[in-house]
Amino acid sequence: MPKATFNKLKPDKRKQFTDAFLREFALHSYDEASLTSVVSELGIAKGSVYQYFNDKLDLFTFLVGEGAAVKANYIGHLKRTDFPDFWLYFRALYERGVKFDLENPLQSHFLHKLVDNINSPSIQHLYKNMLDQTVTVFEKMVESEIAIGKFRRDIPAKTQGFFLYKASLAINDQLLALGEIDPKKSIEKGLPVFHKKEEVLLRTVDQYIEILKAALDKR
Amino acid sequence: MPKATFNKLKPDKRKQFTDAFLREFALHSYDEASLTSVVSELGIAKGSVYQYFNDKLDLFTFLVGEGAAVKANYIGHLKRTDFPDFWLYFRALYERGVKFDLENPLQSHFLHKLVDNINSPSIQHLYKNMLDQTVTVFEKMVESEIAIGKFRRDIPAKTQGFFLYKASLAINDQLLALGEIDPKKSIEKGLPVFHKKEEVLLRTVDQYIEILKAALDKR
DNA sequence: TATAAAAATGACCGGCTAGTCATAATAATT
DNA sequence: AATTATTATGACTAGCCGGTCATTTTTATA
Repeated sequence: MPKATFNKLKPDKRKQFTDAFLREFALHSYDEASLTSVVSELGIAKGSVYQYFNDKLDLFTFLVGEGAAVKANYIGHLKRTDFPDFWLYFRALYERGVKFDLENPLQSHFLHKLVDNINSPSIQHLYKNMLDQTVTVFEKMVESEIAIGKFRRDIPAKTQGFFLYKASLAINDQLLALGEIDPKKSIEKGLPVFHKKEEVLLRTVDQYIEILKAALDKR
Repeated sequence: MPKATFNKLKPDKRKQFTDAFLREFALHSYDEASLTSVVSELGIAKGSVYQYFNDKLDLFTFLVGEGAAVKANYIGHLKRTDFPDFWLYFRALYERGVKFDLENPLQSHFLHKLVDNINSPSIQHLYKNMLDQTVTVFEKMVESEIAIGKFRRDIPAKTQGFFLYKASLAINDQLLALGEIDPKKSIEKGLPVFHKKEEVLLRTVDQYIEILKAALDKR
């Protein structure tokens, strides 16, 4: 939790501060990110960071929470029951994700980089919690689909859920591996993750949906 | 490449040296791994490392090459054409992988940890090469299956290949997330990655094959 | 055994990090 | 205007790291 001092900052200074650290954590993993380099870049004293936050982890945790909250504003209102099948719901999540990415590029970059922190020892605990939560969400979604007879019953929900989770991560990884997106460059230029690649992303999502449909839908 | 001095070492000393570093790189990512801590653990001087190798990267690269070569001895002789379909071949790779794991636990742990080095900045180049090679292998396999009419034609080989690659990584990740395997503990105890979990692994592989069959096989 | 070649050593270097804290500058209150 | 509370500062600490190299120890040769 930020200290009171941080909340009393003038909004534009708070934003400058926040953005600089979002950028750093979007470019480097938690342990590789350097507070020292960010404060020098910002032109403020290092001590200031510790006027606002208890330590590096406190700052990082705050950014995660804020980023997740903002993204939730984009996708939180989507309800599975408003869609005829899971895959249209799944696609809608990506469509709203693109909007979030366009309007909050830095936070989007930051959140995408989060998955790279699996093995940053300093935040193992934090990360494991997030992972478990996410995996559980996917598992629950799969369970619902099985319950209403849409997904296959011969594979455990745990496996289908985890498979789905990994497949959704693979979409981004594929765009990265194929050179369609280049976060490092986008961050430098202040552009969204999927800048000018929104259609490529959604086409890839559609391909993955085609595969996943065949994989998980009840025959 | 190791220096001449390294090859002249007595076999048991060379093995002790190699094993200690395999262990370190199996527990930590490249940048987090500490030569200093390994040499103190080995009871040798830090300068010795630089009598054997040019630098940290040279040592790491050597271990990767050696590990890959040993594993190739286990799976290299398997030919797709010796199996009636891709999935039996796929399963055979895992069966031989288990044997490799049993007989070379440290190298197995080391190779499994490799994928965590995606973002270690010091070996970005090395890692990207390995990734590209691996992805290409999967893509080529998929192309062959498409050519003989076994895999679907409506999804690009690139996507199917990448999907397959990610799915195979997901198998290990799932066992990890579900707590079936615990590399950190296994390494401490000198046990293989899949110690007493060989059956769990192969059952998971079978589940994934069931899913992947439905996903990629031509209808 | 004396000499020469090879190998092992560890103190030391420069560079980096997160975090601290007495001091100074600024803002708010009286 | 004077006093008090708040905020900003940056030199400093302790702890890491990879890598170096003059020196010593060990091994091989003559």
